[in-house]
Amino acid sequence: MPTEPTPTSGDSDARMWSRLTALHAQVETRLAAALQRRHGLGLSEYRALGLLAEAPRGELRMQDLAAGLGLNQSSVTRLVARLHAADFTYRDACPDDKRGVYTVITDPGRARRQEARATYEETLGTALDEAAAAAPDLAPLLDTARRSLG
Amino acid sequence: MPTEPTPTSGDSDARMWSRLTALHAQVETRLAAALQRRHGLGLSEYRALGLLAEAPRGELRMQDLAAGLGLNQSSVTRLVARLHAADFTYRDACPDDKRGVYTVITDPGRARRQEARATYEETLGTALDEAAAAAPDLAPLLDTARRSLG
DNA sequence: GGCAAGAGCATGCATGTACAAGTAACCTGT
DNA sequence: ACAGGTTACTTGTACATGCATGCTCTTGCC
Repeated sequence: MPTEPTPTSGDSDARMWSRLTALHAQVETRLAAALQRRHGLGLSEYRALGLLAEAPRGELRMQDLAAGLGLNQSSVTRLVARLHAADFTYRDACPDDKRGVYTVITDPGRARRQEARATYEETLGTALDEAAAAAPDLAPLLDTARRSLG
Repeated sequence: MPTEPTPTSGDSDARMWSRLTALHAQVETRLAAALQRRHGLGLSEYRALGLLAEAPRGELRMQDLAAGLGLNQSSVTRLVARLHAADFTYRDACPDDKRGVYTVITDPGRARRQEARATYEETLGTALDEAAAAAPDLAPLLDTARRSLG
């Protein structure tokens, strides 16, 4: 028999993942460009502000930020340094664990996040819609995503 | 009326996209680690080899690689330099356009790609399954993706 | 034919991220 | 109470990528 008479499931998954990755990269690039141009925020910075703004007391520890962002701890150290330099956050010591560091969002931080949020959501919506229009086979996927994850 | 009585669709899209991004990052990280550890290949390098291997005559121009990978043209210059240094590709001049450069995959390149392919597809499959198991609300999404994009 | 505009790729520089090692604080067992 | 191991974060370093620019070649227009 031939080595591979029918496409393997791995092949199928790979093609699927390739499409998903392309979609993801395209949308993320557009989001990053819009946020950077209109608000001077990087994508990770915007998401960090979002996590902080929605956290109780507006504060999170480094590791919680890292987990929420899917980033390395060292990346978060430098990310927080950028936020701090822009006065969007300040660092606060953990009272009961002197190793810990809370990053607390400031009022300017909340304000900037609120401004950027409109851009983010609007850009995301149009990017998704345009992607679906350009590649109609993406439509059912986005539909399912919106219903099951929205 | 209150400012936002019901969640806006932008909000919903944002939550959905956040989940999708987390899934994507998680799976890509696992793929990258597996390819790097077991075959000494980066993710972009693996995908470039895949594009080249499936292209007619096993060759592509820089800009076609860039488009297929979703990367910058300058990134592709350096990516191809890495592939070339590993003898996975060689550079060939474009006969009818002396500005153009073809990147051609070599036999070692094809061989390495074939080896890595098994790792890639296996890792991808298990990563997707585990993600679905860890977060059951991801299951319908993956199901739709596999059916409509596989 | 020659010149300006543009295409295709390379290079300098900046940035964001990961990995590894370092430092300080906490915890556990004895 | 203290020694060794662990946790939380920071810092040094390396690298892949993007943007702006430069160089070579092509194309179109006069």
